[in-house]
Amino acid sequence: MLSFTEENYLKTIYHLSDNGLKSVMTNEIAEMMETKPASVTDMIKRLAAKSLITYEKYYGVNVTKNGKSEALSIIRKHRLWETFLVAKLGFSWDEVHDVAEQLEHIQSPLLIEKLDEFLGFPSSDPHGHPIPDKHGKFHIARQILLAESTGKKASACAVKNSTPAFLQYLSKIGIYIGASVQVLEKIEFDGSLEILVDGKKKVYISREASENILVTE
Amino acid sequence: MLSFTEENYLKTIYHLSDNGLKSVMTNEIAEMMETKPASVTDMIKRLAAKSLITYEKYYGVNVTKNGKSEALSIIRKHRLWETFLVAKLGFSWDEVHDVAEQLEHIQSPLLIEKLDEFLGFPSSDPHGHPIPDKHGKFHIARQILLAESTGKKASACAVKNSTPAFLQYLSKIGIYIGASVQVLEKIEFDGSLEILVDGKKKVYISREASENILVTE
DNA sequence: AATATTTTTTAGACTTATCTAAATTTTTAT
DNA sequence: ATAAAAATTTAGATAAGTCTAAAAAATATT
Ligand SMILES: [Mn+2]
Ligand SMILES: [Mn+2]
Ligand SMILES: [Mn+2]
Ligand SMILES: [Mn+2]
Repeated sequence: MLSFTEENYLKTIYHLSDNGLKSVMTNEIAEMMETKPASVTDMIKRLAAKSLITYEKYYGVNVTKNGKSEALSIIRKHRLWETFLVAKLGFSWDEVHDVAEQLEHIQSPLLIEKLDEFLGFPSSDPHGHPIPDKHGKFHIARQILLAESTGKKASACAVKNSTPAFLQYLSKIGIYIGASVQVLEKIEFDGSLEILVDGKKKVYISREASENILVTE
Repeated sequence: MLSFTEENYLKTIYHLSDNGLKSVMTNEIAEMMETKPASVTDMIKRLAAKSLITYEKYYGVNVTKNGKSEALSIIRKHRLWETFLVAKLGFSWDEVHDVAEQLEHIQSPLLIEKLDEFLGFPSSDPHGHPIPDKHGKFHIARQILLAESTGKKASACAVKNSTPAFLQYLSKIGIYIGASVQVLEKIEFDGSLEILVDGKKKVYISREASENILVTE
C-alpha cells in the first residue's frame, strides 16, 4: 500500500508525463510538488523500488504500467469526489479541488464503487475532465483550445487550469461547462479574443485565458 | 492544526474519559490504540503542550474544554460520514466504521456543514450514537441496557459494541435500531435472555450480548 | 514498614519525509 | 574541447511517530 505522500508524488508524475507518454525530470516534479529536488530524488528512488516508475539517474523517470494504473485509480477517486461535491452537496466548481485532494486518499474500493453508482457513473468531473472507470479506461472527446477555434459556434467542454481564481473568473463572465462560445474576433495586437457566450453576451478574454479553455466544435 | 495521529489519540482519550468526566491512564490508552505505553507517554506530552489535555506524570490525563471540543468535532464527522454511507450509499451498519475512521480526518468545515444539511441534520448515527451539532451539543435519550430491562416492551435504540461481528449477529437475529424487543425470560443459570423481537420472533441471547444493546422503555 | 508487583517514564534506536549545503554529472555556450 | 551553467544527487540534519529495554515511581502484599 502507498502512503499519502507516495500517492501524491505518483499522481503528479503521471500528470507531468502526459498520461505516461513522456519522461519526467526531477526539477519539474519538485516545482509542481512545491518541494526541493533533493526530496524528489529520495522519493523517486522509493517509487522505483515499488515498480511504479523506472528511474535512470540524471535522466528522469517514466511511469510503469503498474504506476499508471495506480495513478488512474487516484485520479478516478479525485474526480468522483469533485463530482459528488458539486452534484450532491452544492459546492461550486472552484471550491472542490482542495477537498478532493484529501478525499482521493481514502482507501475503500467499496466506497468508490458505491459513490460511482450513486452519481450515475459520470464520465467527467465538474471541470470537464474525464473520470476513468474502475479499469482505468476513459475517453477524451475531440477538443481544441478556444485560442485555436476558427469562429464556428463551439461548446466549452473543459478547463486546462482549474485554480479557483480562473474558475471564478469564468463564472463571472458566464462561461461554464456546456456553455456555447463563439470567437467573433481575434485582436492581432495581443492575441486576445472577443467571444460570444451562450449566444448573447459579448466579452473580451486574454490570450492566456483562451489557452485554458477547451471547446468542441 | 492537529495531525491525523493526534486526532486519533485525542478521540480515544475522550471516549475513555467518559465524555471528559474521568482521568485516563497511560496503559488504557495504549491498549485501546494498540500501541505501546512508551509511545503514549510521548503523545500525551504533545497533546498536553497543545492544551488539549492536562497531564500529571504517573497519574494519567484529563481532557480540557478545548480538547473536548476538538474531540467532539472529530466524533461529529465520524458519525455524519457513517450516516452518509448507510443512508445515501447503501452500506450496511457493519461496513461503515473503518471507512469513517479515515473520513473523520478530512479537514473542511464547509464539507461538514453541507454534508449535515444533505443528510437532513441527523441526530444519531447508524449505531444509535448521538451526532454532536456544530457547537458540540448533543442529546442522549434515556436508555438502559437490555440486560437490565424488566420485561416491558422496549425499543432498541443503540449498540454499545459496534464491531462488525456483533452487528452482523444482531442483523441475523432480526435486531436493528428501532426494533421492538421484549424480555420474556431471564435464564438464571447464565444470565442469558429469551426475548421477543418485533413482536414475532423469539430468540435466546447471551448475557454478554444483552449488555451491549441499549433500549428505551 | 519493607518487599514485590505493576505502571509509567526515560533513553536510545529506527522509519518516513523533509530540508540545506556540498559534490557530481549533464548540458550549454564559447 | 573547455569552461560555465544548470540539473541532479549525496551527505548530514531535523521532526513525527513508533519501538525495545532499562530505570523510576506508584501501588499492592506480606
Ligand atoms: Mn481537482
Ligand atoms: Mn492528493
Ligand atoms: Mn464508528
Ligand atoms: Mn480516526
